[in-house]
Amino acid sequence: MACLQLGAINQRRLIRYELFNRFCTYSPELPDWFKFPQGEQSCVNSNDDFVLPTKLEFLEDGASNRTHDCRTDVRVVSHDGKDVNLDDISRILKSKFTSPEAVFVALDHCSVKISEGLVNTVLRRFSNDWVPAFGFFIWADTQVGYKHSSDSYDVMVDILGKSKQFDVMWGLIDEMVRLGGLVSLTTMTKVMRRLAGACRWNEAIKTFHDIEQFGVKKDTLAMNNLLDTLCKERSIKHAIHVFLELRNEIPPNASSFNVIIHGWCKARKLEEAWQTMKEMRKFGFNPCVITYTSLIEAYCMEKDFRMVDAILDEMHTHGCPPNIVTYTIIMHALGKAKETHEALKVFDKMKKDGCTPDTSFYNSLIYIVGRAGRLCDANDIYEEMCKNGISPNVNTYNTLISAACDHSQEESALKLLLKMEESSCKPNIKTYVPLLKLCCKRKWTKILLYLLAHMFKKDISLDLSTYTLLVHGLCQNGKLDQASLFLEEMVSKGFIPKEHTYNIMIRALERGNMERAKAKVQQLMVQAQSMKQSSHHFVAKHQIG
DNA sequence: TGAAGTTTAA
Repeated sequence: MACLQLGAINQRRLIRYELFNRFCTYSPELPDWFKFPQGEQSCVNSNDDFVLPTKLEFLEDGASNRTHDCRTDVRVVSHDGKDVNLDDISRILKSKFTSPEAVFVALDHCSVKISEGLVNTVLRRFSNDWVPAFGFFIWADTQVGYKHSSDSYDVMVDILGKSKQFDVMWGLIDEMVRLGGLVSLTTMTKVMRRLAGACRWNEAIKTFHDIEQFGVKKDTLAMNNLLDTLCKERSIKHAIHVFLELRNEIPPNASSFNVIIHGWCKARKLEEAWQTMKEMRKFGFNPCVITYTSLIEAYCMEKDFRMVDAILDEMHTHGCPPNIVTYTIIMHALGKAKETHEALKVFDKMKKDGCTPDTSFYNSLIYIVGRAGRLCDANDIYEEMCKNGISPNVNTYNTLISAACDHSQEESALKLLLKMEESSCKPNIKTYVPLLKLCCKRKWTKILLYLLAHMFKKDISLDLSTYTLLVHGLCQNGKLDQASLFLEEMVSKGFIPKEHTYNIMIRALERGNMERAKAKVQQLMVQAQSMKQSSHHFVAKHQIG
């Protein structure tokens, strides 16, 4: 059976190889400032991650070592000094598995020294790909001398919840309870958040009511987590219901009220927000900066800046001065409302209050200025914050990159990615989104593929919206082969393409009279629907521990 | 990600 599997993998490998070659030959408009490696060798010796990957990097698809040649062997040595085992395992996990069980089988012959760091990195890399993640997770636990930490369990629970594999997730939780000492409030909060995120609000609430069964205290903190989840996942209604119901059983604190007020504000129900604030006082809690700031944010959304000023006055008279968060919100809202000048005046007002800017404030400032097309100013602000000892973070770079992309400064956008590496700032998925969009728009296939490989190296896993972006973008530019490849890949990871995505793909294929490809896509959609149901019985069969 | 703010749309 193992042989059969390998045969299939090699065949896929071949198909991929052909496609990749075709992509490479027709990407005409590659900008000449972008340095490409001259031969395959040039990417081997470099400490610079910023070279195009070899062809083989994209072909690495299977568990087989038989096709290894000297070039693949070089890849096993990682540039960033990470455990070599990590790359080996990743390569195996990248094959398309239909169940965690198959992953388990594929890993069976490996003998690798497992560590918590390795586990967590693999989970991060495959955090949007629950089948390999879970197969690996179970396999790792069976390795001699290794037991998962409670943190790793929590990460796994979160991955399953994110991919809506709730049956599997509950199976894992049961296992954690059985093993003892593994379930914490963090675990159960993740469960509640993921349930609420999938619009299963009642199940989230039920989880809270049953929380003591899992050995977690049913206290104010746990309640606040539930309330916050319900508000953030857009159901203030459920939050209020729970709040009123639980009030006598569990004493609320000031945070409970702030969570609810914030919920009302986000839902733009200002009357109710003020009402809750009154009740907060009745309960003996004074509104604080957070309370007022939530309200200010709501008025900013309404662009009611006079009301914003009124609240600011009220804050001062109540001896509760605004802080950097408050000012950031106001400045950002003014900037978004195209009142750039007013926005910049906030800076002065802030200084008068003795409030010093922090990273988020500068990020916001960069965003506003960048949006107005003042990229040089954006750069100056970046320099200024560095000089003032406020260190830029991922969001700073993401904002700068996004602004550069929006204004067709692709060279500086890619250079910023380099700068991030230099300052060892770890990119996240949002770093790449504007760059990927740009590549689609400009038909830069090589750079696109390069970026995707780069993302993988940085343990960033593609999510539904990124796949959607790629399919849309590539269809728009007639790169239908690649678009369908990504569609296939997303389905294989258990994502169900949106109807809109499907329509775009089909229409594009029809325009190109590509009947065969169209049939393939239609079949893929059927497969996507049926994948939803499968693979649910794994945990029951495979006991961990 | 999580008691408030910063990257997000034709």
